Amino acid sequence: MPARIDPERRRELVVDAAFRLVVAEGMPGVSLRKVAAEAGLNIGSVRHYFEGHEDLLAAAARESGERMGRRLARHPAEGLAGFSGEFAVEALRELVEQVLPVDGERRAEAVVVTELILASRTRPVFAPVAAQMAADLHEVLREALAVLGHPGPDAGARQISALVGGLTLDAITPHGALGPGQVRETLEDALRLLLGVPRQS
Amino acid sequence: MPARIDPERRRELVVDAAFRLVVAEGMPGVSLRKVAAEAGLNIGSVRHYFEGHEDLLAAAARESGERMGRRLARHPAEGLAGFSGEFAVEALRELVEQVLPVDGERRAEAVVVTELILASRTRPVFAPVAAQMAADLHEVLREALAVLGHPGPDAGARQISALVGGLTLDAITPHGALGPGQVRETLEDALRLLLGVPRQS
DNA sequence: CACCATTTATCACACCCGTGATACGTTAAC
DNA sequence: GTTAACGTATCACGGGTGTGATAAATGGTG
Repeated sequence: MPARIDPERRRELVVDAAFRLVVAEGMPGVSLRKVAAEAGLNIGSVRHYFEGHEDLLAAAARESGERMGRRLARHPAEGLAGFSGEFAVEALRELVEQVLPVDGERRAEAVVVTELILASRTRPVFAPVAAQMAADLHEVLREALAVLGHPGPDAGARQISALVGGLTLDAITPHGALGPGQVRETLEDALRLLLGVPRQS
Repeated sequence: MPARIDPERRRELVVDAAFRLVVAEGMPGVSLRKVAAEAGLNIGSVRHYFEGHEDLLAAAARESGERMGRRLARHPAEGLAGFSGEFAVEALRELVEQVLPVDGERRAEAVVVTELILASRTRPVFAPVAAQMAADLHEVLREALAVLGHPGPDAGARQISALVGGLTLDAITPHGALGPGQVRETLEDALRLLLGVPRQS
């Protein structure tokens, strides 16, 4: 059966299985045996591509961070140049929604990222990735606000970052009360306030 | 040795030990054996006061929710009546800071609450408490904004709720970049925007 | 075909977990 | 003093985990 498999593909397949487990059972649900079962592999195979448990988690964290980086890079801050008023709000909203759980795919990624961030509090493996993701988000937001001519883009970026974290936490949790619609709405309200663009009535 | 112990005191002692473990190792670190050791008791004693693992977690969650409720009840919304401008911002800030990790005690409680909320995504035991806490916070904020004459207190409360969640998540995590000072500052900025009170320069 | 490296598959070990059952000592009431 | 309830302390079981070591099977290469 060892049909000259591409090791990178295999690793991706395993990491994806780990993601599914995080979504389904949370970070503690990610065990080597469960990951192997979820990926349709034997535990021996998984351990052939990953040194051990810690290594797998580190790889998954790295992948998660890269996905978030890719999402953020998709809408570079320079693209916001020249926008103002209603258009600025809309453009900024689209940027921020890249990392909010407004659809299935983004929801799954948001779950993984949030579990990772909280776990980074007690598991050193996750700390670097968590810090990098926070820094990346802050930087993108800061640049975007600067391009839009916002005074104090640093403080503004901190506000939006906090809002993103809170909205995500509320949306992925079964408080239930916060669906994608209300997430969008709350985000838009905050951005309007921040950019000084009154709501269109 | 069974010197007629007050069962309630014992249960509190055990739950406190569970809290310390959540802070130190996260939710998965709360095992019966570790809790017993942390409380300075034998596992048999712990199991004498709690049906089992699930029961202990439920009790801890309940206690956590009640503590948050007490914190919120300490500054009732009616106390904000008549405030406006700078005073309104200050009063609202004090209220919200009750549930933010701005000192050691509140930080520990915030850690427990956040771990609980995220865990509620996959553990039904926590769901009711998590939902209740979110509802309580929203209600207090809504009333406060209503008393302060804010138009759309519901939407405003959602914004502050999200901000609280995000600030907490960032502050208890070793992103490090967000100390109590910046938490206060970011909160104040957001409240000023929300209440329409420009920053005193 | 034979050979070797890669891949897959198992086994065994030690550890931690929750839980049921049970024994032991202490305390209070009768 | 006797008795019953309470609190404490252990034992054993089954299950899950990470990990080390090792065997088996396969595919390409010489």
